[in-house]
Amino acid sequence: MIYVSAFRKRFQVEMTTIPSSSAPTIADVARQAGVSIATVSRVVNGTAAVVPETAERVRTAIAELHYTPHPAARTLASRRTHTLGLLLPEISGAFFSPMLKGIEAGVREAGYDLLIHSTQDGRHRRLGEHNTDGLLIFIGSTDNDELRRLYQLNFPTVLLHQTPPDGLQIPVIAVENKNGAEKLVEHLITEHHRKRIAFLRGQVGHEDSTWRERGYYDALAKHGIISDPALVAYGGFNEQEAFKSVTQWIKDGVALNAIFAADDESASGAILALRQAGKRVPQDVSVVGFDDVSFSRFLTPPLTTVRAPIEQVGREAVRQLVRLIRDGTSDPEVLLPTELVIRQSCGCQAAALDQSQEEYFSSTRR
Amino acid sequence: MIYVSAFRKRFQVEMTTIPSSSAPTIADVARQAGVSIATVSRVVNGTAAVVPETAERVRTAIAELHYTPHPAARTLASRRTHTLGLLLPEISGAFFSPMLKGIEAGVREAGYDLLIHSTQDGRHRRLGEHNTDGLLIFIGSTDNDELRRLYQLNFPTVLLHQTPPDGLQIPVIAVENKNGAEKLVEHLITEHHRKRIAFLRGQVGHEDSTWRERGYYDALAKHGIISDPALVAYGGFNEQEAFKSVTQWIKDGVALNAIFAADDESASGAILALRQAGKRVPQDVSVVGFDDVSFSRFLTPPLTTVRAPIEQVGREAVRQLVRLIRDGTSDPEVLLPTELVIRQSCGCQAAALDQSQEEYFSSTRR
DNA sequence: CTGAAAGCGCTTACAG
DNA sequence: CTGAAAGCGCTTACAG
Repeated sequence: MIYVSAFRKRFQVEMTTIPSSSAPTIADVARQAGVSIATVSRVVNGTAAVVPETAERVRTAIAELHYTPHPAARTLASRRTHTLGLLLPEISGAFFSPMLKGIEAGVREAGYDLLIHSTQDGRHRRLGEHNTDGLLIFIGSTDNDELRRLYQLNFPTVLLHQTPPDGLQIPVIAVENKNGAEKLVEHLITEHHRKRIAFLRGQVGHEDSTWRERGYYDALAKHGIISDPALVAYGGFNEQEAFKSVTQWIKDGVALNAIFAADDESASGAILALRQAGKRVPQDVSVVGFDDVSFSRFLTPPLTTVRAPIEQVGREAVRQLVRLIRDGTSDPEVLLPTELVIRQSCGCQAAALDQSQEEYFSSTRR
Repeated sequence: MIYVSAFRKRFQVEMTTIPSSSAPTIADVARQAGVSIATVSRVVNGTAAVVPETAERVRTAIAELHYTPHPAARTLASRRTHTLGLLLPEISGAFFSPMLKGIEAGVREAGYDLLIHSTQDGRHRRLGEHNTDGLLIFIGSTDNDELRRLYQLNFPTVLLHQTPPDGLQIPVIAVENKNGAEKLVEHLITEHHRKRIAFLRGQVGHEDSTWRERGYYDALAKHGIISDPALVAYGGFNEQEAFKSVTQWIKDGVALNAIFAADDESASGAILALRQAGKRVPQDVSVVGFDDVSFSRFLTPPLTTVRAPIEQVGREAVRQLVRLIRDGTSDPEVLLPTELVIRQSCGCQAAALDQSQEEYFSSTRR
């Protein structure tokens, strides 16, 4: 039910849609400039040389009539939509928000329009070769059959954070997960002498989670710590699942003195669960995450994590997609670097002002 | 510069774009079903009755050929794009993220596609009558001239958080700002006995800020507190500006024991500035915000604020726009209700677990 | 360098 | 209930 302030809902207007006087077409411009429509098309698109004076007349006519080419007509005639499609499982949230920002900016710079469809139903067909020139696909929004179909069609596609199914050479943009995770866990081991380090997984099959888990095992192995299956549970890349799993560990009396959550959302859930159970973070248990999402520096204590350049992933994905559309080439895989962000949830000391805040405000205080 | 892990950038493939075997058209379907293309069009669109057996033959042909109508051809012939456009000044961030989510969901349910353009240049023309059936416009992304042009064209448009310029009857969806602000400031006065309450404005001309400011004055007046111009400064709806203004107040020795920030972002900046200056929140100074954005419950202390149903604003805007497109009617103004969210930054006591967290996790713990 | 004309894939009066 | 045909507004060989 939608509530409407009674006192403001003063009146209800009928706004009848009168068919607007139709916009000028290429024929109108041609007539006004005294040339053929082919010539108008050529000066609009720069597809062939036109005598300067003629071109000037055309431009004047265009300006006078406020002519804008009709996209659908253009698309139908040229088979190009000038539109890029983005398919993702979820549109809001601290993770997708910056990615969307990077994508939108990249698309705009490249002169395309952006069509967005958010779905978890892999079998949808809302975005594809019929209405876009290329697709950006985030894990979880499209199934392998559709990916295969697009590939066989030779339709320009770029994957985000997801390796293509076997045999399909679709470029992928991701982030240095394993490396970052390894450094983070090593920090826990060498700086804070933690040995009972738990891991909170993301969704099954989510590659970011898989690689982060490998980094976790590698760091343990490197320091001679035997990994304990009891210390690995599901965090689901979300607060509530992480909360549940950590609460369960505590209830089961599992001994642990650190938790590496596969992302910052689950790290937040872990902190909440620990606090709820009367454990101190980081004194009793260190907690670290991954991504360095916007709220991470606000957590109590501020979260030690690994910064993933999410916005850049978006921009780079667009760059590769546009390359694929324009000249059919691309890098098969681009991994963007991650970086350790030490704050206090691992056990490190706070500066007078949290380091990231320091950084954040430095520009305004100089 | 884009960094690429050297060891992973194994090879660079040339993916040549071979023109894909063209998709089946309405003519292919007609041939296969032994009917005219007009009949195919009728069964696809349900625009006229077709004998059941014939319709069945057409449907079979469509299924066999995997036929999908070409959107551009449809648009050109029917003058309808089946696409809604969204214009906003900023695409990421805690505020726009849920709004986008609501809009995307609403658009999908209504069977439209969504074209997004983020810009602060009011004079852009990327989205309009040429490529959409209607526009959702957020304050700051489009100037009054363009609004006027769309209105004169009778082009379906809905405004978000912004009253139309004089004389233009464009529907607007917003939130109960004044009411919410008034209750919030009253809470500071009656529960926490604050009288030196400062206000941190948003951008000039931003109506959310203007209404919140009126609520602030009304609450003061109602309790016989004389408003002091020295207690009103610019917060810019962002952390950094708020940080600067609050720091300046402290430097100037302005006496205050509470700050009402016009949104949660600026509230966060205010808290940081106070802590930086050695003031305790809420013991020395209460801080409250507006919106109840995702990070607000994570602030230290958890932020007392007013919840604005941002996602619902998005859904409702789509609902009105679709109504406008379909039958030319709309409500001139829809105000969604806001609600006080008491946490600890005002001075109220914390429960064992913060109230909103309690709420948040209750479903998983029962 | 320029124009006449075909064609892109649909929808929609119009006639029957 | 169904089909033939015009038309939506462009692009792009083709000819000159």
